[in-house]
Amino acid sequence: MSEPRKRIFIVDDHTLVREWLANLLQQEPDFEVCGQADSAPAAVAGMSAAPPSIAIIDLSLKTGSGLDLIKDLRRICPATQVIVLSMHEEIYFVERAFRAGARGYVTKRESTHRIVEAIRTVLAGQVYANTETLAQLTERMVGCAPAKQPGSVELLSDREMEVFRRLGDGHGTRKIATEMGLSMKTIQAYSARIKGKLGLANISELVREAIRWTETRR
Amino acid sequence: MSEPRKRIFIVDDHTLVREWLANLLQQEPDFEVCGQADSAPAAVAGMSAAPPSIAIIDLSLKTGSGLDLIKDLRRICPATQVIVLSMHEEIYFVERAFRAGARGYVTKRESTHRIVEAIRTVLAGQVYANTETLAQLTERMVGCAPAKQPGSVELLSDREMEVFRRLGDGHGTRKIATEMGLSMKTIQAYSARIKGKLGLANISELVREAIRWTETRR
DNA sequence: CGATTGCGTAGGATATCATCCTACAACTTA
DNA sequence: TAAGTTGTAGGATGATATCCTACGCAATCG
Repeated sequence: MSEPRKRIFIVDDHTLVREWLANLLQQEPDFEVCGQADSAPAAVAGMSAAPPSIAIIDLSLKTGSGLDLIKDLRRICPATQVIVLSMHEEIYFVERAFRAGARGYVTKRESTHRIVEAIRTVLAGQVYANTETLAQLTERMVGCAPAKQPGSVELLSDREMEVFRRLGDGHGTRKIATEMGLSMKTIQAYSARIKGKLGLANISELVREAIRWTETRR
Repeated sequence: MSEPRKRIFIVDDHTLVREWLANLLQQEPDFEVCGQADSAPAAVAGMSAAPPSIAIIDLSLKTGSGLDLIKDLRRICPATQVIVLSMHEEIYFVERAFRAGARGYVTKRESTHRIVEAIRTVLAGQVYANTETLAQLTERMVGCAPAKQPGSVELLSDREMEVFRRLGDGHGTRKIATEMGLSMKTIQAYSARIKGKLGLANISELVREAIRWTETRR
């Protein structure tokens, strides 16, 4: 009698990706696709009864957030290891995925055998991502030392938070400076510190993050 | 001697999708995948020598614009029929695709057999899209006074839309210019026009709107 | 059919910003 | 008490944003 097959669950809202993945993985003798879902709720429903070994999750779900799904899964079925399959290559997304608890990250631009590779690597207890990505990640960790809850909005001081909020309202540096009765330089200094704390590379990312944050609490 | 197989060319920057499609189509006895590309220039290069019967094109290419590619193809190989395979379900994109000269539109959310269906339909000389989409399209043609309200993304030209979308992905001016192979000045000019059409005061607001727009359709 | 308008593309000049450094006092915390 | 955090900001120097202008081409309007 052989080893039981490793059970894999697929979450992606592109039917074609699911179909192809399922097909591909089913061909591996030791893998078994035990379910699929196209939304976060459906994924939780499908996995909580019988947790799979691996969950392959797309970050950009139409219904619900892939990141939140990952966090939820860590609670619901801690034994399940998550591999992210995303269309985003920006380190920004990779970092968030890993922080949320993913163990692997593969891009849709990469060849499919990468997924199989990722699954085997993660099953073997290691994390997986392509070399450049790993290097980039390492670099940012080296860059900032603090190991508290890095990248969290909680780290921001009151003033920084204030600026962050206003950025999320779509205001520019000058406007914020005026509103708060401070020098632009001060706002810029805050922006720099916020970027540091949240691990963002430039203003574009800062603004995007601020807007997202603002949007999600409304 | 049997009929020659219908030659199909695939353009998508997600390797995963290309592999899947190629595999799927190759299994049809009368289809033959004659080439693939992950960017607009590569697609033109690959198709101009020996025009295929069908080109399957993703709208959101990283390098170059899918819409432009369709327009170019109409000139370069008029005999080739274009089917769009997009992740966008919004009618804006569908409409633009058909106007650019596409004959079919399939979403990545739809099941894979739809593509085969689309190819056969288009080869038979008809246009293809799912029923709801066709109905929506019809409706806007019928409601001939297309309530193009000021301040709506519908006002944006194809290029402007492209820039808007990329802004919503959090990309900056320089990056977008590079991706689209244009001068920064051009992107700035587009940004200015978009701001005008949408009634936005400055880049901060533009970016916020673009991100919101992007977020809400995911 | 000429005139006007929209679109894609981009250069120039200037005003504004973003970034990188540095600084410093008040306060917190190890 | 030395070291780190926070609030505040100046200087220098790239990088961007804004405002204008322009030009070919295609479509649409009289």
